[in-house]
Amino acid sequence: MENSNLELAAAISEVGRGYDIIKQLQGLLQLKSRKGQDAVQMQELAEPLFRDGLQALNHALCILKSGVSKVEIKSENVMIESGSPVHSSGSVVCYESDQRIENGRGKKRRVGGNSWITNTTMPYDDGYQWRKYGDKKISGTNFSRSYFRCTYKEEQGCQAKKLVQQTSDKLDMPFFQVTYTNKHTCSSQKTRSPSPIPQISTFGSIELQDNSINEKLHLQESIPITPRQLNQASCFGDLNLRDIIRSVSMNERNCEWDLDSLLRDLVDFASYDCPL
DNA sequence: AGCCTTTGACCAGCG
DNA sequence: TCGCTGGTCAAAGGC
Repeated sequence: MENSNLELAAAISEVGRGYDIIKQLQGLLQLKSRKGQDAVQMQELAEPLFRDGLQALNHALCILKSGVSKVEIKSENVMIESGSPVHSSGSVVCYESDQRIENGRGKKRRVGGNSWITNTTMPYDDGYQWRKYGDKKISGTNFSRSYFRCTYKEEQGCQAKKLVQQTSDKLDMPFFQVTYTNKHTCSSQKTRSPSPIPQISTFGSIELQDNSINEKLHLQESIPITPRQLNQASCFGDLNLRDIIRSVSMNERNCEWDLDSLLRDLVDFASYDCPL
């Protein structure tokens, strides 16, 4: 009972943080419309806010649906088992120690350190710089698995790793499972240069860039959908909060973003009674 | 020149 | 113990 109260307090705190960040974004966008800030400047300012806001809301969902107060589970030698997550927040699945992940042939994989999994329509920009160190065709699947480690592993000893596995090739919405292992201990967040060509780890910034880049990367415009639809989908593990922002930023780019309706939709999203 | 991805080889865990 | 598989290493080449 005491734990529930603590978890609720933690969730409220995270939602409050998300609210504050959205208000900052609102101010930023109003500034943009008044002063005509250019897209690159806008992107640089908005990206960290988007990221922090998503993180706060993801944490809150994780807490509310599971009772676990942190997305990251502290443990050594985490084992992950498909189908038995401790909980799911729609976009984030958290695992405790002694869990395993199973491949298509029944083999179980041990993952060292703190691990958590997100499902996404693209291996989005998480604000960190990654270096790809491997790529493996996984038996029983049609897709290869890509292995990334933090760019600052040598310099700063950061042990963070990321594993990207495409799980669906639906033309309108390819789907990826992203497994993170170990927390970042480096200070790499948002230190990349504002290159117009996104790297593999920077898909999340594509929305504000030109269409030709999207075409080169075979990325597709997401269909604008309401937060209610998104939350329903999120509850069934089909979409995540980042997709909301993606959808929102698409509309914003097309000059269709109405701040009042966005805030109304976010309130609607937050109050929707998830069937799970 | 430096950093990146690609890719084949190697190693360790698991059945 | 052995074979299969996933995870990592490191050389090579590209940008």
